Amino acid sequence: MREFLKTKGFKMTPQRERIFKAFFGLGQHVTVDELYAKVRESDRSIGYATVWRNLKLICKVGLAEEVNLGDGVTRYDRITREPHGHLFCLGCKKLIEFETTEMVPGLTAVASAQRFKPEGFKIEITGYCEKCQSEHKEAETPQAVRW
Amino acid sequence: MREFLKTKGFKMTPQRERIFKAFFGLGQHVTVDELYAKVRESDRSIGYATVWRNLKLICKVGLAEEVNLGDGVTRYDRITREPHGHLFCLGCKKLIEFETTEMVPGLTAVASAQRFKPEGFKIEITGYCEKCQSEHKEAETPQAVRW
DNA sequence: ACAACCAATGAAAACGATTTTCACTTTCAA
DNA sequence: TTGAAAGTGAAAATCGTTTTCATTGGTTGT
Ligand SMILES: [Mn+2]
Ligand SMILES: [Mn+2]
Ligand SMILES: [Zn+2]
Ligand SMILES: [Zn+2]
Repeated sequence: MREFLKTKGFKMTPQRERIFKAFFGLGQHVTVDELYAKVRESDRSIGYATVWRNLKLICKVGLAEEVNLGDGVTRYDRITREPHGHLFCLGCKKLIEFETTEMVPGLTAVASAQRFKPEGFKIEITGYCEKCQSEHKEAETPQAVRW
Repeated sequence: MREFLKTKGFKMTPQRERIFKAFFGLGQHVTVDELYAKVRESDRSIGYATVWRNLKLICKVGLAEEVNLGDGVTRYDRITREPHGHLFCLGCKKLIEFETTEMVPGLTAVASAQRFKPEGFKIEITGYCEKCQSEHKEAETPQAVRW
């Protein structure tokens, strides 16, 4: 880990080590607040900005990526061997992952058809998980209107 | 328009009419600031909050939806007859749309396999458009490392 | 071991888009 | 016409994110 960072041009510090370990110890889709809370369990002196900066660093060195679900909070997701999409529950905010390996070639084709150089693909399904469906009132499907 | 809103339980006002007209007059992917600026061209007295609230209303009645690309600004996109995805240029922030009709059945299947009730699908490709590719320095592809 | 350089840290402040508050006005159904 | 409810505008509040700045400490070369 120290070696890896060195090759990328970054230093190792005690705080950084704690933060990295805690990040990979937590599951997927970690928020700054969650990681900050976790790290503080073992070291009360680590600052929020340091956690934030190291989360950014983890992304910069290619070990994670930001996930934005539109709920105003950025999550940090470990990069997985296979690309995946997310089912995002609007009720409880739970995230379920699903494989998207077979969709990528199609998307790559779309991109190249536009001379677009893709850096990342995002496939998300928002809705309600099984648990939250009962509590969710059905909004009537609106028809497209024009005036 | 007035009738449509009435059936939804909302009132019509001069400001609302201007805002709705301006929204549908602008293209796709409108930001609050853009719409605010547009509306102010014809009426300097309309407030920012009113524009914002009406954009939310347009979504609530099912005529548009929020689009979050992770650049910190919410865009409002008219709902189209066919579902579509976005190519989002990280350089110039340009958005290119593409048809996703044929991907939806697959995603629906994924959702139902998880007993998940889908409300919306989001398919995005981030990267660099043709114009921005030259200016963009290539970041070396990082290999997944574990420690 | 020491020095020097510069990245990293922590607290606090700044930022900026979004959302709410509040006093006042307007719409619309009865 | 009139009252209740919804809508408006300015301003302030929110809140996650990002930056600033003084200080600490890791790394490298001597
Ligand atoms: Mn994930
Ligand atoms: Mn669109
Ligand atoms: Zn749920
Ligand atoms: Zn571009």
